[in-house]
Amino acid sequence: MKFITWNINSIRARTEHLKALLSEKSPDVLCLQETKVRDEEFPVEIFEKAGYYVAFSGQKAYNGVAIASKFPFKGLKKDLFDTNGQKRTIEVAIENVTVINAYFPRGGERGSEKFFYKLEFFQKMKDYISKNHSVDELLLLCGDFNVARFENDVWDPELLRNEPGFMKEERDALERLIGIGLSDIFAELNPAAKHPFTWWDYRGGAFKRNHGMRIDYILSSHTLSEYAKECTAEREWRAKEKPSDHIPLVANFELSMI
DNA sequence: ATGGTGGAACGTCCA
Repeated sequence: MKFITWNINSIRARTEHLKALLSEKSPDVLCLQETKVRDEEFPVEIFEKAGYYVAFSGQKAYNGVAIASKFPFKGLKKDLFDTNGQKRTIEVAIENVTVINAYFPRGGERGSEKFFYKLEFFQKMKDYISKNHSVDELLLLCGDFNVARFENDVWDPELLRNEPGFMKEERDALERLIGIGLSDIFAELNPAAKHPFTWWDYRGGAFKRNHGMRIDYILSSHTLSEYAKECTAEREWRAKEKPSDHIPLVANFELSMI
């Protein structure tokens, strides 16, 4: 099973990139974040033409998540827990695999309302999974977590120590979530990768300077991570014309769905 | 503390 997660930063602004990703990479499952489109305007036809089923939960201008799959969904849930009306979570079952796709809040400076909203979101996700699932199931939690895990996951740990995305409180929240029995597939399979970033700010020539962060993850339950063979961050997608500020993260599992 | 760029939607928020 080939699995991709990508913060597309507007599905309508990235239509051509999306089509190219589907045809070139041909993932079995694709999770998207920041689709930024209402459900009634979601471009279902792109997926149908490419041979995918698709489920989505969006809103006007901000947030929005979607999951596309070559296999039909056996279950579908939106808004897994209270997020003040923001469309940030969606879950499907594909055969015997549960896929949770989430767009975690970016947060804000320490002590701000957004900072606490972000920390609460991590706690709620952890509680939701503990209550509704088990890490003994085949479970994938993926998306844009807006937190870098290790020092090697940011371009300048000292400079960013008190910035959103690398504060101790945020990293602790991510670690607690992973600690329920999930495995950070990219880190597990690429222990020697130097600065394996998944996001670069549009501002200040950040990509050219390689001022990035690893904030997108594919987390799998221990039962599923046994099958993980390969995980790659597709950096060239940030160098394209009109790119998203995030790149696709690809994971291959030696597991056939049918 | 501010500014840098991009998307949505058309003034200003969000990232």
